[in-house]
Amino acid sequence: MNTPKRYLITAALPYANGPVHIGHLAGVYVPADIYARYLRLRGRDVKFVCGSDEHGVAITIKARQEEVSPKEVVDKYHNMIKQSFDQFGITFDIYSRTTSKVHYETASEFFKNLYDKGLFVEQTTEQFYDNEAGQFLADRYVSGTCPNCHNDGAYGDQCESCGSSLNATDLINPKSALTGTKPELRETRHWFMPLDRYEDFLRNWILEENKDWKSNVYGQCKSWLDNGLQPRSISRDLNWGVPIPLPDAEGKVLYVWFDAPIGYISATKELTTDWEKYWKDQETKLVHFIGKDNIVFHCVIFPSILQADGTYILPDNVPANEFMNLENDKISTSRNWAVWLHEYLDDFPGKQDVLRYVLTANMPETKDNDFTWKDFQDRNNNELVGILGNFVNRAMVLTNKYFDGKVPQSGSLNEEDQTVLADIKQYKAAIEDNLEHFKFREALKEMMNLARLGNKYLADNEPWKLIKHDEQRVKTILNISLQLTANLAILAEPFLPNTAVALKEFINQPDKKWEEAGSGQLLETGHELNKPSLLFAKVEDEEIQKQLDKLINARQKAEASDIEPAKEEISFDEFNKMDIRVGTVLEAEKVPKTKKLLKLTIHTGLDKRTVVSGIAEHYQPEEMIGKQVCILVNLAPRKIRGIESQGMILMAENGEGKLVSVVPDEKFQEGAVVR
RNA sequence: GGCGAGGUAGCUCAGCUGGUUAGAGCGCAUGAUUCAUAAUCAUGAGGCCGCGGGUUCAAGUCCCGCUCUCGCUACCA
Repeated sequence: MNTPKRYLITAALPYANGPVHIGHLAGVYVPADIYARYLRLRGRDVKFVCGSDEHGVAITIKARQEEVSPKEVVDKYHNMIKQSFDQFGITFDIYSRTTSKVHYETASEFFKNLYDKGLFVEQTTEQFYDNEAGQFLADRYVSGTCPNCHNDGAYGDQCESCGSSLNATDLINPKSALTGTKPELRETRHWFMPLDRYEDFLRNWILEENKDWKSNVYGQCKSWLDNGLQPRSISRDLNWGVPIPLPDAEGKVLYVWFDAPIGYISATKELTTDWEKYWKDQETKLVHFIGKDNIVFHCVIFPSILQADGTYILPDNVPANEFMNLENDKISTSRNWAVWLHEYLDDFPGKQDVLRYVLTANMPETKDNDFTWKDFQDRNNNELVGILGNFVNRAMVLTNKYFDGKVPQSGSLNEEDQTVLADIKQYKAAIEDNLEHFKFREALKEMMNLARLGNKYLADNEPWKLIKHDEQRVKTILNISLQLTANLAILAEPFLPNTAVALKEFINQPDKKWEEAGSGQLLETGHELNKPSLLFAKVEDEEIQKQLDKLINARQKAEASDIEPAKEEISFDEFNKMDIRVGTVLEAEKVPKTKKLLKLTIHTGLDKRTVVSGIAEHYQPEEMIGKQVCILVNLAPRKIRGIESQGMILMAENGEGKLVSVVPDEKFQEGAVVR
């Protein structure tokens, strides 16, 4: 493979509705930063761009909840994220945002350009518009009378009474679910990206030309392509986002997935007037670092957009990672099960490298991985302190003790000395090879092997014994140990940048290039070293316990506040409309070809009837048989998977979506009324 | 259910186009050692390579079926 002339590295834009956590770091930002630092050290031309993704419905909802403007929401998180990345040492050349002026211009131009070339499919439909709320209504937000069965409570997408699927415009007496007012019909236009037209191109480009992509990425793409691509809408009726740059398109913005990836381009534009070299020259290598949830956008959709434009290059690789779990449980923002970067930085000041190390060593490169605080402690104490910190300290302390902190002169080299020096070269080559292929875990391991080698070398040669009768030999041993340390100062930098700075300070040698590593002559004889301090401190049990307690507390708090808000008050009459009875399950079986559905036959006291219920993930069919339940018997029947469901079983649901049946306290007569 | 990715030592993972006694780090056991933050070094124990078939002189590695985990997707009055 030829060395590319220049690199453009992108890291997924964090969504500005919350702070960044270790899952984001392990999946995207740490590997991207290691890669970027490594390439810079090698003197390559690199631009590393990122920024906040600040549009989309989720942000408008969050803003409404917190009773602030969307702009205030994104300002808050953008600044927070930017600052924590900065403190953590992620070396973006620019961290921009999709609300920047340049981005608005870039994204509009991009749209306009494709629009002018006639590459979008335009569709005008009539949709209901709520004047009071000032927005278009999705079908399910409209209710009215069903044109088929004249049931009053039909929704815009479906009538639950007769089961027929509807368009909102079919309803008689439509009402807005938001305000209860009568919506008016307005024409609305939307633009679609006809992805199906790019299938051949994508098939060839990914499946033929990029067989070397990671298997998880390649497989996902193949899956999408084999299932056939559909046109995707790139516009939305919303007032928060990049406006569609066309006349009569008020209230329409670019849909986030069109908007966000273009943010990479905008950020590059803001960074340099030379931006076109990085986006349009075939000799640039473009690499997207993302998490697995983003594969389709970066491998299928964005490349189609770039291809449609025709002047842009395509990504050379998309090394998506899987997910990081936390203490055997999925990281979850809503359940507050996460280690937040800004909190880590507060709790462990000066320990950026420790987190970088642990996240790299456990990076979810091939499958989901688990972060535990115990592992964090073990890796810090055993590997960073015990192996790396310890070796450096030994070499430095011995030199200070015997040779007054000056690099001693090496004598003739024996076989072992030569092997060690040759190994340094080999490890360097292995680190490079692994980094070039996005194998960060392995690369880190090779770097640590260098320190292991040093410890072994010292243990085998025992300079503290030799000093009594063979000073010349000790000089050689320590010279080599120090050369090894100097190599570590260079080779550790992509992974542990702060440690590398400290090491360079110890050996009093600030500026060495990556290419110089592998040499046994980095330090000249007589070169004066500085006094070392400890590179890493032990992490005590109490600190770990504190973090574990913090996690549990945070989750409990989140769960407590996660309780659904109270619904509107209703009258007794309204309540009384519901006919809930005690029933007994007679038969239960799984609905074939579904994951969640059970078909139940229930004795209600009034009759025996069939109910289809989405509980199969919580109850086995056999444990339902004979069980008593509460059943809403006067609910309009509805066909589910071809089976008519005549009622609904009452279930309690918690914040995690777990279901528990609501049953009478003791065995009770079927048909008994619940009220 | 469909599709994708995984299932290899107690834990986290390597094992490329099939080839001698299946590897690494951590953990564990034993020993050595004291320059070093009781750190380090050596040795060792520990694996029906998810299960069952098949192809082959030869399979963790290829093919078929099954099973479990994760993700996307459909179903969730």
